[in-house]
Amino acid sequence: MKAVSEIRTQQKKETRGAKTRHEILQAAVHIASAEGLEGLTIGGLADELHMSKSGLFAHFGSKEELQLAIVAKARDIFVREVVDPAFKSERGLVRLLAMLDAWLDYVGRSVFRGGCFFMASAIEFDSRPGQVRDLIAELSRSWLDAIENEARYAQTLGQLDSRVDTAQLAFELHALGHEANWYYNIFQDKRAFDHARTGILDRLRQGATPSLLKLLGEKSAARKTITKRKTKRKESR
Amino acid sequence: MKAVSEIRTQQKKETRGAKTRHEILQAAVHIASAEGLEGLTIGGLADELHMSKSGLFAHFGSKEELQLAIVAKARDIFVREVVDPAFKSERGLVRLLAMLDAWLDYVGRSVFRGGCFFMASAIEFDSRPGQVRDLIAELSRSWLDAIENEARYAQTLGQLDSRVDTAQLAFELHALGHEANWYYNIFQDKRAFDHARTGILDRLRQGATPSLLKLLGEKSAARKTITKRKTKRKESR
DNA sequence: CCGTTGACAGCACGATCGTTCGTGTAGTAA
DNA sequence: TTACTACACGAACGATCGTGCTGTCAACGG
Repeated sequence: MKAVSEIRTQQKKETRGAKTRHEILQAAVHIASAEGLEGLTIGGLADELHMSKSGLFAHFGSKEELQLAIVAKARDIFVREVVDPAFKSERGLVRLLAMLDAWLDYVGRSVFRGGCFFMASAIEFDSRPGQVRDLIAELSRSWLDAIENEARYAQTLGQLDSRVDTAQLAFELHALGHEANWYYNIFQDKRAFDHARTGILDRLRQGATPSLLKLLGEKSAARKTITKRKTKRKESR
Repeated sequence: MKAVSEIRTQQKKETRGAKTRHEILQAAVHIASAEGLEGLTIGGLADELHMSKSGLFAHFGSKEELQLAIVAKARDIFVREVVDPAFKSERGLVRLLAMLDAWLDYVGRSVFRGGCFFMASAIEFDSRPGQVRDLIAELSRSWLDAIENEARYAQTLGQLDSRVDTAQLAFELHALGHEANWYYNIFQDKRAFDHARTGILDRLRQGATPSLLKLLGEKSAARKTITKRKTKRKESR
């Protein structure tokens, strides 16, 4: 069991413990997304990683600490998989679309076994006061705000009618993303994403300025390709 | 041949045990909506009802049976609180609006402690195969279909443009309801319902025929009152 | 080369999990 | 009365929960 990697681990200072910790969280985050943060068990997690309960437990001081670490890890993954790619697009409408697209893509690729981690854990903890709930609420708020902010920025660029209520728009776009996650995971039906993408483009077209319409012209051409692709594997998974 | 009296007494006997069973489920359904169907504990439930674990357990034969009974009970409540009231309205656009309104109202009144029972349990069980999951999926499908059916009926009445994709419309309306539930429960913010109602009316206006616009004229007048009322207690709960 | 330290295992704890079983009791049927 | 049934209870099962305490072994600084 004690691997050859002993030599390699000398490279970094805090390696051994931190590496294990990362491995624990990597596994934990996926189990938690499927079984829930409360349903996740320290014993079960230890078994999956071929370690002892106590050895694993020592890395965190309590189950709540473990849960907080898991949520933080999930945020990192979300940032890596959704936020970072989308933020490579130029600001404004283009980035807003990229964000929503990356979000749907992350749900569709099942980056987490149980669908979008934050939707699941938000619902699990919404009537369970404590630090975990607060952290989840904060992160959920951030994502919602990020959507609204980008919509507002698109307004300053003249891509979106300035009379559009961006809070309302963000609510609706976010709703479509959530519904896609819910629909896909309970019905195992990829058409969820077609519906969501259709709805998103529709929402944006409503607040269109000429400048936006030009942008959407390109985008809807791109969308047709996507829709066609999805239609082929309609019943999958 | 069984005598009539025998049947009657049998019914009476059923009534006694059945009454307890109903009381159990009544309490169980609320706990489950907050703690989850898996988080619900037979011992805890028994304590709350001041009965013994074994006495309670005897009414079901396993935890899964209890969970199935809870879901069925939740459906009954949903029908009583949402479906029945809405189905008093005349068919078509009016009933569709009544359904969505009753749904939002049921969420806002916290008929279940943990928000909409079916959204929570769908997400809890979506990666947990078994009878419970199947039942939840079936009931979720029913509600979604009911929305779509009513939209289609509104088309036959000429209230909704016949070119509207009713599956898409149902997806979006359902998404707004779900988002309201999610938003309200994680942020404790009643503005969720304003956003949802605004979105719903907007969605319907998009597919409007002259006949629909006439109907919406009345409805949006009614809505202003609601919105004003809600605004006053914006920060509540 | 020795001593300190950090990462883990082993073991055990009290509590609680779902479940089983034998028993008591109240109410009905004969 | 007697016999039977529906219903609820208490005790106990093995398993597993989260959480401590103690020991061990490898790595590292002096």
